[in-house]
Amino acid sequence: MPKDEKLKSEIGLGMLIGQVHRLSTKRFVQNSHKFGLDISLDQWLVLGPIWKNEGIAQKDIVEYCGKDKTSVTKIINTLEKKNLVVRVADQIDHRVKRVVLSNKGKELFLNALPVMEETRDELQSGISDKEIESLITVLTKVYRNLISN
Amino acid sequence: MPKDEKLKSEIGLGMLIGQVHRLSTKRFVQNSHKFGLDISLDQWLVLGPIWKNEGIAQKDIVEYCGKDKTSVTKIINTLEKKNLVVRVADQIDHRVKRVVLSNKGKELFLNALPVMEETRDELQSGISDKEIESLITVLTKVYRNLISN
DNA sequence: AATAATTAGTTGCACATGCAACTTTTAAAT
DNA sequence: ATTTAAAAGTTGCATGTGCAACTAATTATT
Repeated sequence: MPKDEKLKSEIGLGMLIGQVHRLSTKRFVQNSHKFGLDISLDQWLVLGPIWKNEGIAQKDIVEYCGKDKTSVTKIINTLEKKNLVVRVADQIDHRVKRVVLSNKGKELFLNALPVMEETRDELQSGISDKEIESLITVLTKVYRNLISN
Repeated sequence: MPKDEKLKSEIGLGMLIGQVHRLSTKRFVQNSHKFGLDISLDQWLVLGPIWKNEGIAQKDIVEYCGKDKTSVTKIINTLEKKNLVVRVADQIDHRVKRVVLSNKGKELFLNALPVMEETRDELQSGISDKEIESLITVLTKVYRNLISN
């Protein structure tokens, strides 16, 4: 009956990763509401590179956050609808669009930092730094297996 | 420039999990195509409990695979559209619907087993059993942090 | 027995993802 | 210089997810 027993017994790595992924994105949104904000984890992940690199091209956002370019297009659409960012056409290369944070976007990004921290703390609660480090190490190996076609 | 450097340097656990999740579901579908099949990882995950427990109620599928009940409803819709399963109303409790595999569904499930194996092998390639075990151990701890509200 | 509370499942909405096909613009090939 | 190829983004379609609100059926209350 306890939910995690079944999982532990017969479930593979893939399913475990899926669970953790879904639950953590969900938790992030819930925490953002607790802070009076309304932002998804994926929106946050796209906002990050724009914060760090004002006027970054979309293709570089794709590089940084590892998402598909169509996903990035659509997330930026959402961010633009929320008036958090603006797309600016590059004056030299007319193919590229540069993305800039609005004041509202900057404000939201800063306000969301504690959301990120709290979510991370909740995920890692009761788990030693060493364990987290080993988790990241092995997960990175899995990641490498997946990107090398 | 190599895609995983940026990731490794500045990216948190949450993003890494997201990457691995997305890439592995993608890989599963690609592998299913290589075997001449057309099934997603999530469809597979819902098919599993139905295979193991013929006539399982949807609420029990929810228990087994850890997905939201609305997600399960919609995945079963897809499976039914593909003629892989059938919903049968319970004769005693008229609220519950029991799900049964069709012959086509059984066949697909069996044919998809090698897809699962190949995908798992690709994920774990070059990673020791001990590392995988520790990965699962720590990830399970994270999972527990997330389900205990 | 009649009302209230639960439970199983569905639906609509908003968001995220991947794929294929597409436009526009730039770079390469010959 | 003209054609070809490649790059940056977008769009449409199908799938998956979460939330809130909903229906229908069962169980608890009183």
